[in-house]
Amino acid sequence: MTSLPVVSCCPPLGAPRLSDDEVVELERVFKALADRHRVRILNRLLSAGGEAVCVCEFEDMLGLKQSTVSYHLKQLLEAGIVEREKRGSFAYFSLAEGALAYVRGLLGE
Amino acid sequence: MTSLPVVSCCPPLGAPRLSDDEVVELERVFKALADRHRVRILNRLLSAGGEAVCVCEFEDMLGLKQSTVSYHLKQLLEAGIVEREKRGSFAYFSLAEGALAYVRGLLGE
DNA sequence: CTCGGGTATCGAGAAATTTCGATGCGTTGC
DNA sequence: GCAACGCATCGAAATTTCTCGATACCCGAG
Repeated sequence: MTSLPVVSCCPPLGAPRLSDDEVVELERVFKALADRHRVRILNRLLSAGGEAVCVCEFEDMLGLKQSTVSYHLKQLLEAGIVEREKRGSFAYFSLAEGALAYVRGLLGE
Repeated sequence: MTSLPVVSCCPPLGAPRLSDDEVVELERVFKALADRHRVRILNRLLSAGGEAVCVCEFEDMLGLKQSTVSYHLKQLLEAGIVEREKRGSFAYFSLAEGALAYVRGLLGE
């Protein structure tokens, strides 16, 4: 899967008329947010204030199996909303710089 | 289906810790946006500058059957993003006041 | 190098979403 | 009244997403 230039600007929803590519890009980003477990993950990352959070913590928090947590993190990763960092054999995740601001930008103003 | 208090404030993604209800509400709103046809509908409504748009126009624009268009409009309606208005036997849709600002509010700041 | 723990990926089943045709409902016009 | 039109709703089929167990991968410890 292609990694997204998250902070690159902006096919905003309010543009005169969106191209097919822009529509698909918007769909992609919103799809990544459209799941309760992923919303919880983002909430956790936001309240971490930019600190990276270990995968094992999400596993406890969500009550899902490890492979399922990995699946959700991949969704967020491929949407460019989240970044992965390895520390030893552990994986830590954090919000991508400006990712949420980017999404806000998509929604107009 | 319950109609949503769209403009009522705000279980923001960045809140210390979201309740179950807040998580589900966020999921609901993002799910409503997470489809290319619905993105196009919103784009059309936004470029209409607050004017209501007839259902028949979406039918042409999306290249979908009438019942499918109706389905997508219902998704947006139930998420509180869009409003319906009858004019004779026609149905017109427009953006709900402040709906997109509300979604932006969910995303932090 | 080998072992063990933490993650990622794969394949398959379960669940949710999307699509359409058929049908029903309400309004317009005859 | 009746016929035609626009839209909503109702199944049912097709597609997509989510979930899990099994397995592969990678890294640090010994």
